[in-house]
Amino acid sequence: MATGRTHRPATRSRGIPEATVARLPLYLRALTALSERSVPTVSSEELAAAAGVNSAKLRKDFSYLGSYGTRGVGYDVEYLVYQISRELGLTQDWPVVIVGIGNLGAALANYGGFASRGFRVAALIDADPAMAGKPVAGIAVQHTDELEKIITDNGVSIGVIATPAGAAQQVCDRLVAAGVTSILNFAPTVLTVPDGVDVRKVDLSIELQILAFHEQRKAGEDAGHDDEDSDDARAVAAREARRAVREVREAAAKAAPAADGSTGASDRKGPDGDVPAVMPA
Amino acid sequence: MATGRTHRPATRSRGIPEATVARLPLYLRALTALSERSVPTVSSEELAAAAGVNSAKLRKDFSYLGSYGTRGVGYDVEYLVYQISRELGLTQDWPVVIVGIGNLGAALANYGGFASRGFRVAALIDADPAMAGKPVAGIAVQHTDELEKIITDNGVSIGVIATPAGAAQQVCDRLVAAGVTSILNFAPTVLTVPDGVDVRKVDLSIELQILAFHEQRKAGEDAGHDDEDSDDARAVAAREARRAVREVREAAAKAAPAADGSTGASDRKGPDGDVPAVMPA
DNA sequence: AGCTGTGAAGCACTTCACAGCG
DNA sequence: CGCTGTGAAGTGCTTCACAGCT
Repeated sequence: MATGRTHRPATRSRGIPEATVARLPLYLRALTALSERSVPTVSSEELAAAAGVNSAKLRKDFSYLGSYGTRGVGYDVEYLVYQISRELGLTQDWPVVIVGIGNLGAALANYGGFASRGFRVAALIDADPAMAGKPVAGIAVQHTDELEKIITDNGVSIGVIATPAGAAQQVCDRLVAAGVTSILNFAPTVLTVPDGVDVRKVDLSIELQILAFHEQRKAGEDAGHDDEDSDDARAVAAREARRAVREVREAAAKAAPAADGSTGASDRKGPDGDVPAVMPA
Repeated sequence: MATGRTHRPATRSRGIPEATVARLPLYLRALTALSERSVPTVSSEELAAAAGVNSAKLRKDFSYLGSYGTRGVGYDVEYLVYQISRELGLTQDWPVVIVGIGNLGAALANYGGFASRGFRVAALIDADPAMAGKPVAGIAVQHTDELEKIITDNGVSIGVIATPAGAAQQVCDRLVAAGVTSILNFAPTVLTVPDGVDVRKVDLSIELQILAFHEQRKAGEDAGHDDEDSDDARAVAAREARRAVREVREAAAKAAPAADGSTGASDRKGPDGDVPAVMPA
């Protein structure tokens, strides 16, 4: 999930399961909230509820960090906050740069959650010369030319890419060449990085598409076919459809002479592609 | 992963593995790019490379949809685009509302990827009366009072929450009551929803924290201890540390009389909490 | 008596490797 | 002969259920 390609082949990275790491920030947030309300201890049950997971999972997760609870009582909130922060590496502060100060980049720069957990926005970088010097979230935007110098001078190892898709790989390459080893990518592209560099991707439209899938399925349940096992029904239907499908396809192949770019729509309207040409059912 | 709590207990939702569904949008994007370059067919190997996965996984994923390839040749790009779009429910268009038009909400409204794949921004909603009527991304912002009416009139079933954390649950409840059954949540809170409602969460600071964890680990590898199995070493260390840890903790418990809110920092600086109070090592 | 910590069982996804079709 | 489609093996995560502290 992390590295764009050739992700470390299960080498030395044992220790804490990736799935657990992904939940630690969740626990941390819940614990911080409890801490602010001066709650001294929590049971796995309570904390799990606050974090939106089940308690067995939470206890298992914590067991990878060590035995930080007290049997018969629960977990000391303050202490656990510290332990998780330390495990996540949030007791040091990480300078990050944000590249691409469009709508999204600005939103990120203004996002309180960054500053609040060991992250410090070291610089905002944009390719547009007109942006240079403008303050966003109280920080003056710098031009891309300065990228390498900024990385080096500030010892930045984490970069956030919020550029259009077309610029992302190039920015990524420059970040990596300058010494960045972790990248959070908001551009809708697959980034290729050398071994040892981590990439995490956040993709707004993908999340929506996944929701649409489930939404569609819900609608289908209420409407058409009644209660039969949609399990096998689905598989069978798919298999049965192959023949028919192949026929349709051949017909379509003859009818549609392979789209060329001449629809005149491939301008520059956004980071994403256009509406896919859809074939007739 | 989806529902905030009590996620459907493996009822009727068999058919396509969730992991596969999550990758379909990725394939779709890669295919769309190929389609725009008028590439007629791809092999699983090529497409997998473009999508950043391995080819066996891709073929397995496609096998859940049916047999849409041609042995010895590969997949017909246009045809596959259509099939995946259909499977994801993108051949119909989904009206969505975005609630909370701050920096992030505006960024989302302007995001090209929404409109480009079957999603249509039906309305932008904000609680600030001063925002009402202002155009963002060409759409006039409406006040929260109108929420229920907007949902109903437009037949909206997908909602995006980009409000501060404090308002999220309340907004969520109203959306659900009005008929929304899928929610994309950008606020850093765990949302509780009734059964049958899907929630997906995108959390910027969590992604960064996960990166920080790996980053820290990289640094640790180069520096301190040499090549020994950090696998067992870690477990042993953790276990050994328990005694010591417990002592420290008791000492700390006596020293620090449980934090109250009096650090004067819990103002209203962002949607997230503040820096967690950290105990001495 | 209560709640944590954890082996063991169960489940889901990934990867392998090859039969089978075009 | 090449590439898909897929059983079977492998891996990692989740859930169960209870032993063991406090």
